[in-house]
Order: sequence, then structure tokens, then C-alpha cells
Amino acid sequence: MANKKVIAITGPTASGKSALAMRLCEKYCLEIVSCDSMQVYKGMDIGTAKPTPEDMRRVKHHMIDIADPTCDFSCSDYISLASKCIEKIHESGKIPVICGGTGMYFERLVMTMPPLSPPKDEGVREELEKNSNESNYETLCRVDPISASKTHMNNRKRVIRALEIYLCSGTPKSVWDEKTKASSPSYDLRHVTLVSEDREYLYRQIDSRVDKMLTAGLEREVRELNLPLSLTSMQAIGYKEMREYIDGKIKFDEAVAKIKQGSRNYAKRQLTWFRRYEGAYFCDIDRGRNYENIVNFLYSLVE
RNA sequence: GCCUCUGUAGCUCAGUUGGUAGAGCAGGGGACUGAAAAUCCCCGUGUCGUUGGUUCGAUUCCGACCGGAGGCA
Repeated sequence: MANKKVIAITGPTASGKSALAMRLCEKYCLEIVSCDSMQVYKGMDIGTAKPTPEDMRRVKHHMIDIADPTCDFSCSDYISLASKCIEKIHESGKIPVICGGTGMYFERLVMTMPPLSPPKDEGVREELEKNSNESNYETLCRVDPISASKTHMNNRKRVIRALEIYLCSGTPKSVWDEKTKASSPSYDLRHVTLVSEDREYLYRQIDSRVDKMLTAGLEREVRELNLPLSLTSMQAIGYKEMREYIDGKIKFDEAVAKIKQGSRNYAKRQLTWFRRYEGAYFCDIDRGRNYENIVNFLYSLVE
């Protein structure tokens, strides 16, 4: 059976992914599968640069507004839901267009890995949180030396996750990893990733987009959500800083500066993530001058 | 006008009892398998304000000058 075609548009924040996906989908009547860890949450619209209601009327979007921001939504949840969306779109004879900047979600989705390893266990995590980095890492070295060798001791979250997997299943994380690797990709993937050789340009785009979010009412949005910083959803850039401002911990100008800074740092990490896909088509946005070329290239991928 | 403090990496500042310097942030690179907009790792040569002097040797001590902050008049 021939693999089914999937088009993907990835890249750093503010590089123009969504607009390109819209152009493509409108022309060929395709559907977008958002690949964004924060656009899944309801009510988080301005700060996540979510597609507008008008956009969503014109083109069918999936994986947006599917979770409550008070809930934990994980990568695994994303994979199970998004892969079903892709399946349905294929059944209707269309090509899904994955669009977004969450590298890990993207990676696991296109590799169609079912969530194999055990889910998180708050109790186990709580226990492990009590230990020092050294002691947790020491345990991991004993129990799963392969994972230990790939994880830095200071990376608390990862060390704890690896231990959690072992403690909950009795099988080391590295063994689970091997199993998931064995499940081969089943899509005919056309992956376009946007890059900006001119980093300064990208950073300016980001700064001005943050200003637009502020004008559009980011502060009001965060006030209305009125959620604690401890939630995963409130760790989103723009939300955590506004929360701190609203709580009187920092000044408004400081919050704005931190949002811009955080977004720039995030874009850099995204660039690092997506740069490593050797099979991807890298398109330099070239200060926006390359836009029509990229559009035409995307069109060519459909045929 | 006088007195005191101050001038070190793009920014904020350490430091050298005289042997040409190091943190945080920014910036760059990287990792990433149920928190991922999260988390973590690696990368620091800069006329140590300018200019004289003392010294084997000055960014460090002394003088003058040029910036900046404060105090007294």
C-alpha cells in the first residue's frame, strides 16, 4: 500500500507558517492540522497567535481549541488525537497540511508513534522531586545507563521522566525508545521548513508581533483567564509574563521586554530543532521577499 | 569652584595585596520519545576611559586630562 501524502510547514514563530498554510489550503481545498502545544487550549487566542474565526471558517483547522487550559495536555494526547485527524482527512480524499512550530509534537506525529511508554504518575514524580539531581541521576545510571548517557544530570525533568518510566513499568526508557523507533513512518511526507538567514529580521518580526498582541488585548485575555502560573498552559510565553505583571511582581515594561526576549530565544530553539531534518525543504523567508516563491513551491507539492 | 565616588565583554557588574582578567544577561551552537512556548548542555581577547610617571613589569600605585554620579558652596 502506497504511503499517503502529508504536507508539513514548520519553522520558528513569526516566520509566516500559518499564512502560507492558508494560501495552500484555500487553493486546493485542504485542511490544516495545527502542530502547536499552546493553540490546543481554549481561550488562549491572542498570545498564541491562533488563527482567527474568519480563518477557521475559510479553512478547516484541526487540533485547535480542543483542551481546557486548566487541564494538562501532553504530547501523547496530541499524537493520539492528531493522528486520527490525519486519518480522517485522508479518508475524505484530501491531503492534510500539518502546520506549526512545536518540534517534539511534529516529530512524534509524523513518525506515527503510538504512545507506548507508561503515562506520568504524579505520586512517583512527587517522590523523585524530593531527591537531589545527583541522587536521581545516580539511580538512573544504575537502572538505565543508556538513557543516563543521553541525559544531562541537571536536566531534572528528563531524569525524573526516565526514572518514572522504569519505576512504573519495570522496563527502562531506552527499551521503550527502541520499540517506538521500530515503528516506521508511514506517510509520504513533504516537509517545508521556514528559516531566516537574516536572524535580525526574524527578531524584528517577533518584536513587532508581540506589540500587536499587546494592542489586541493580551493583558485582558490573561486577566480573564485568571489562571495560576503552575498550569502547563500558563507556562506559555506571553501568559506567564503577563501573569507576573498582573500579580504585581514585575512592571508592565519589564513584562513586555521579557515576552519579546522569551519569544526570540524560543525561535532560536525552534530553528535548532527543525534544522536537523535532512529530508526537509528549507525555505529562507528572505525578509518576506521570497513569499510568492514559497507559495508556488507549496502548490507544486500538491500535484 | 572645591570635595567624594566612578569609568573593566553588546548590557549590568566582580576582580587583580602590581605578573595583561570573570560572572549573570544578551548573542551563537547543540540536545530533545507523555511538562516541550517546557527543560537542559557547550562557547568569554576585552586598546581593563585617555595620557604621562614610578616599576624589571601597571588594568591594579601616583599625577594630569576627558566622561558619568553625588555632596559642599
